[in-house]
Formats: sequence, C-alpha cells, structure tokens
Amino acid sequence: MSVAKSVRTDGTQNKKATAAAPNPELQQLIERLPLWKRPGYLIRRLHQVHYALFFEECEGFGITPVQYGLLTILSGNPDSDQISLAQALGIDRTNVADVLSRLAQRGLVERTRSTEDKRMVLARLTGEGEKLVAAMHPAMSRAQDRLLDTLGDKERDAFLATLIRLLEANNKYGRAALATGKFGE
Amino acid sequence: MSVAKSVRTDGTQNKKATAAAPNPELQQLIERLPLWKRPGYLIRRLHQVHYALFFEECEGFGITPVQYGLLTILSGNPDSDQISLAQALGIDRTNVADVLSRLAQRGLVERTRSTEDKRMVLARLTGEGEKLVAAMHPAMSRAQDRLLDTLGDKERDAFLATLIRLLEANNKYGRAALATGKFGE
DNA sequence: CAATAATCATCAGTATACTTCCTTTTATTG
DNA sequence: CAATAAAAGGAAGTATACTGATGATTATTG
Repeated sequence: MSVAKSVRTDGTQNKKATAAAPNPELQQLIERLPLWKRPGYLIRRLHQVHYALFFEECEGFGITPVQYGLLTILSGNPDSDQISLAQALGIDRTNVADVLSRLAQRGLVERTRSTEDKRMVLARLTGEGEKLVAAMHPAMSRAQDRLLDTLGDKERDAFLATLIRLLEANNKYGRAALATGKFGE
Repeated sequence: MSVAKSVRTDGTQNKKATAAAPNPELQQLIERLPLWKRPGYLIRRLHQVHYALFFEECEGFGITPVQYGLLTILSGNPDSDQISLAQALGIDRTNVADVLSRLAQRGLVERTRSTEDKRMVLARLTGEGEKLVAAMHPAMSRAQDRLLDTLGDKERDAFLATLIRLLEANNKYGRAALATGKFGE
C-alpha cells in the first residue's frame, strides 16, 4: 500500500493551530498532509459536511440547501427578478434560472414576465411553496445548529464573525458578489 | 411595485471593517437577511470566494482546486487506488474517477490496473504532471493566503483551528469521510 | 470447494456553479 | 429618430459532488 513519504512543503504554512485539535491521530495527519494546511480545502470539506447534515435533517422534503435559500428569499421578497435573486443568494444568475425551473416544476414557485420590463422574469412562491418553507424550517435550523454543535458559545460566535468578515473582505470576487441593496427591508 | 426594482441599488463599496467595529451597513444586512445567520450559507459563500481567488491566481494553468488537490496527493503517494484517493481528498469515489479521467486526458496522470488486485485502478503522476504541480504551487499558495489575508495572525489561527475541529467532529457525515489510516502514517 | 459477502470501479442520473455566446428588450446618444 | 450600448434572460458546455444500480474481482464461510 502506498505510504506517504516526504511530502511537498506547503507554502501556506500558518502557525500550528493548537487551540482545538485534541485527536493526536488527526494532529499527525494535519502535519503530514499538505491539504490540511490549505484553508480553501478545509472550507470545501466543511461545505460538504453541511450538505450532508442538511440532507440528514431535511430528508423527505427533497429540497437542497440552495433551493431552500432561494425559497427563503422569495418568501420575504415576492416578484423578484433572477439577477436580484442571484445577488441576494450569492450564486450565478444562470444557476438561479436552473434552480427556479426545478422549483417551478414542483409547483413551489411561479414565474411571470414583468409587464413593466419585458426582459424580466419575476418569481414568487405558490401557496404550496409558502407551506413548505414553513414546514421545513425547523429541520433546516437543526442542520445549521448541528454543524457548529461541537463549539462553545464563544468559539461559535468568533467563527461566525470571522466568516462574515472574510466574506465582506472578499466580496468583490466571483460572479456572485453580495448585493448590499434592500432585500429584507 | 416589485421589490426587485428597488433591490438593485447596490454599488455601495464595503469599507474595510476593523475587528472591533464591523461595518454597520453589513451588520444591518445580517440582521435583516435570514441567510446571513446560517453558517451553512456563509460557508458556501466562502467556498465560492476561494474558488474565485484560486482561478484568479492560477489562471492559465487550467487546473481547478480539486484537481490540484488530487495532484498533490498523487505527488506524495504514487499508485494509489481511487477509493484511497477519495478518502484522502474528501470527495466521492465516483468524483475521483471523473477528475482522474480529465487529468489523464491532459497527460498529467497515468492509470493502470493493479496486477495484485485486478479490481483496482492505480493512478500516478506523469513527468508532465509532476512539473505542473511544482510550477503551479506558488500561485495556489497565493490563493490560499489571500483568502485569509484580511485576518490577523491570531484570528487566522483561531479560524483554522475551529475549521479543523468542526471537520473532526463531523467527519462521519457524507460519503467523503476522512480516512485517518491510509495516508500519512 | 462452492455459495456468499465484501470490495473496487463504472455507468446513469441529478443538482449545483460557473463560462461563453446569443436574442430580446430597454436605455442612451449622436 | 436611428444607431448603438446596456441589461435581462436563455442555451450550450464544463466541472464538481453526490445517489443508486451494476458488474467484476477478491475474500469469507458453510
């Protein structure tokens, strides 16, 4: 079986994070595997973990995290166009169209051409969509809580604050830039 | 009057927030928007930011973060089978096969059937693959650094420690569970 | 040793998430 | 006001990331 030998030195060496990694086996792994020193890798993994938790809690609803995010926005902002939705949700506009079409196919969302601007397609929840958002909320919420369950209050708050700070600092990157407009008013 | 109309009044540049006093505009946004209270949402966004930074730094190489991660593992562990790679990289085995086939198509990776166990397909870097890993490393490293650039040493270390702690606690979720035995021992 | 179980890979299918190119509609301007 | 630019959406294509089913090979066991 293949065994790791001298692994490439990773240029992204930050100082060893000793605060919270009690498992010595894992600690050793982190030292030897270059991937575990790359924040991008860690974030990708955590993203996957969230998906897994979400599906575990929300099993039976057949709704993905992104779909639920979109439904949430529509719940507070009916008749939104696709580009506004994309900016609010932080995904690409073509992706919004894809997600909307799946939701529409299931009768959770309606789409209409705007009469004021015939370029726009406006989306809103159906009655069924509203019901599903409400029914699913507790399960979604549990998934969110479980992700950070292992942290104490202080560490959890610090983690969330850092996440938000990083997003703010890097807002300009990617197509899915945050729109600091007036959703939610 | 559609909400969407008034939403697209962005263009507000975020000013850099200090640690003590975050951007009040953003704070307000977080209060208003339910999504910004969901850690899963924030992590998804940060994941996207990392991708954007990665592509900005690594433009011209035509390699994605996941592809580079796989190349990194192969660099230290030639002739690995796909399931071992999947566990080391934290992605699904079917996905590993997809990524490998793209890398093989570009001549960066070779695949052979194991003679010992004819079920296994073993992958290794070609000379070209090795060269690319080395050539790309500085750019990849810059992308990783830039993601956390805005943080001070202390906050960065705390953030990484929490990330690792969360991954450790939730390792069991999803197909892509970390294998703590295979590599790095 | 044959039947069964476990393992590894592959295939088909779904859902994000993005790029590039294109059409339609609206806004701008010479 | 006609020519042009900008904006919204759509279509096609690529790359992750997963589920479920299938087939081939190896390991186990009755």
